[in-house]
Amino acid sequence: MLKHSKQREAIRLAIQGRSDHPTADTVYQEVRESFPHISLGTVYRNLSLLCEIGEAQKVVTGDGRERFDWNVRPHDHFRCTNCGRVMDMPGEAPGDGQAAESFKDGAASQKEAFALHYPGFEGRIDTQSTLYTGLCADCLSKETMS
Amino acid sequence: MLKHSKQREAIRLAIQGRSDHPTADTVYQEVRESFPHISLGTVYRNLSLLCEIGEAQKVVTGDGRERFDWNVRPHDHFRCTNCGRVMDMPGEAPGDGQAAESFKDGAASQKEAFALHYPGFEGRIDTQSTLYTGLCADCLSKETMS
DNA sequence: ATTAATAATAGTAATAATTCCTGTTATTAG
DNA sequence: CTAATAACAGGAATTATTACTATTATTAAT
Repeated sequence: MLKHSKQREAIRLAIQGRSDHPTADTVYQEVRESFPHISLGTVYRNLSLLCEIGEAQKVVTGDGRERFDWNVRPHDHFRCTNCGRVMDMPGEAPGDGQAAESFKDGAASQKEAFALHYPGFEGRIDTQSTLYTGLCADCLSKETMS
Repeated sequence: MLKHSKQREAIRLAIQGRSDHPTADTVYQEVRESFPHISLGTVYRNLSLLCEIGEAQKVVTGDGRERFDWNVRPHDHFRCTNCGRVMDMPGEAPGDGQAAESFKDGAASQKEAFALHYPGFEGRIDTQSTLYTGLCADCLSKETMS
C-alpha cells in the first residue's frame, strides 16, 4: 500500500523540473535544499519507485551511473563524450515502421510490456532505446576553434 | 610502446571464443584456468586496452556492469530481464537508411569517429547502439508453460 | 647473449555507485 | 485516537571498477 510522502513529492518535482537526465546524486543535491536531512537512500528508493509506477524512466548512458528521465515516452538519447551531457535526440526515434508503430501504440509506462516485432528474433521485446555518443554542438564548435 | 604479454593473449582468446558478452569477472574466471595467478586488474586493463585498439567493444546493457564483445561491427543488443542473458540482435541494425549507410561505410574500430547524420541534431555522432530488453525465447516459453 | 629501459603484472588498497539494514517517524484506515 | 505499517534518516555493507606499488617479463640495443 502506497503512502504519500513529502520527500517523494519533492523528488518527483525535482526530476520533472529538469531535462538533463540527472543522476541520483544530482537529484539528492537539489532536494536537499528543501529537505536538508533527506538521505541518499530515500532518493534512490523513490526514484526506483517512480520508475516502477511509470512516472519516470531509467536511462542507460554508459557513463557508469544511472540517470533518470521524467519523459517516459520512448525516445533516444545522446551522450557527449567530452562534457558528459546527456540529451534527448530530437524527433521520432528511428526504427523500421513496424517497430516504431508498435511503440507508438504501446503503453507509455515501463511497467506494461508490449510486443515489438523484430525479424529473426524469437523472444518478446518490451523496451527499445538507442544511445548515440559523440560531441554535442557546444563541444564540437569549441573543438573546431582550436 | 605496446609489449606482448601472454595474459593479454589469453584474454583476447577468451572473449573471441564466446558470444555471450561476458563481464570482466567472467573473463577473469575463464582466464584463471590457464593463468591461476592473473589478477582482476590485469583483466580490466587489457579489456580496456583491447577496446582502445579496436579489437573489442564495450557493451552497455543497463545491468550494472560492463560487458565486452569481440564483434566490433555496429550491431544491436538484447538483454533478457528474466535470465540476464545478453545477445546480439540478428540482421542489420534497424535505423533510417541514411544512418545505416553511414555506419556501414564508417570505420569498424571504435577509435575512429565517423559522422552520422540525424535530422535536427547539431552535434557529431560517433557511435550508435540500440538496446532492447524483454524476454528471450527460452524464458518466454517457460513463462507460457506456467 | 647481456644488459638496460620500461611495459606489464600480481596483489592489494581505494573509490564510487548503489543497496541493505535498523530504529524512529509519518501517514492512513478504522 | 489509535493501531498498523509505509517511509524515513543515518549508516553499514556490497559490488564493480580503478589506482597504486613493488616485482617480473619483454624488447631493443649493445
